[in-house]
Amino acid sequence: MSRLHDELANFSLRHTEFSLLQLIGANPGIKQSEACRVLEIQRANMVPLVAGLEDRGLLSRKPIDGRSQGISLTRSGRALAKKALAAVAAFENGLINAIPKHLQQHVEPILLAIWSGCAVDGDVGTAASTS
Amino acid sequence: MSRLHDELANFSLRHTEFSLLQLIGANPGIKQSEACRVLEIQRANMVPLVAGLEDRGLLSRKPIDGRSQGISLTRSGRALAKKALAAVAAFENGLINAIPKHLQQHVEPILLAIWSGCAVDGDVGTAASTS
DNA sequence: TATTGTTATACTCTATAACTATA
DNA sequence: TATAGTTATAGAGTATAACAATA
Repeated sequence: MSRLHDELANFSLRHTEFSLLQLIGANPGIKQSEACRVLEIQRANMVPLVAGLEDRGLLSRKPIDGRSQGISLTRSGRALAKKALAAVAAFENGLINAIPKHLQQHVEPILLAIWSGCAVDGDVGTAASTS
Repeated sequence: MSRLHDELANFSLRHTEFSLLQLIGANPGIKQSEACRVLEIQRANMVPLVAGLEDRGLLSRKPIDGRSQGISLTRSGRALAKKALAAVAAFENGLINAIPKHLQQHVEPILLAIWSGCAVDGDVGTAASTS
């Protein structure tokens, strides 16, 4: 987590901001409240998060109805989200490559087994595709 | 991490406090500054940590020389450290048991490979036995 | 001069309560 | 009445700077 934090710092992103950008990128127009539920972030904490990314020109808000607002990535938001995702993917590949070849195939099944064991109560799912 | 946090909350311990208790238990009389280096905690942040555990009667301090103090677990500190460790071990066993039997043997080699890949720069080691 | 413990301080993350306005 | 967004606030976790006492 510490090294991932450093990777994201290269893009001036905290890990929560990264997650939010990826979620919005995969779900343009998503409501703040939906993003809160998916990422398990309190509504109150989403406000400065979205405001910060908006101030940086990475996302924009458009009213859906009188109380809801849909958030989408701007052009530069999409560009940053793409670059950051590539960096995170490279980081993860580095981790995988540190594992002996014959064990690499077992990583995903093991992680999925632990994950499903953990998700007994809350259950979040893959979080990327919220229709 | 979230579930482990909840496990430790049953003993009114934060995960940093748990780690410190285990470290002291394995290294009675360790200096605060040594504990800081092993656990990678700032000296300034160790002060309220140790004070809190001392106020709860879990550890005691004895002067080594004019400026250093050795910290050790009290009787109740050892008892709590033991119970908390058992709970954490049980928690970890639960995670392992969620993994299909034929994959369980690969978990430790995979984790060690990732760990040694991560420890390229800082390197902390097992942190339990600091001679 | 370097180390140990300490104080003060600040920033981030997270959590709760309460408010406004809308559905 | 429930929901969406907001504000204020409080508690942890963590970081730096500075200080006194000691090695």
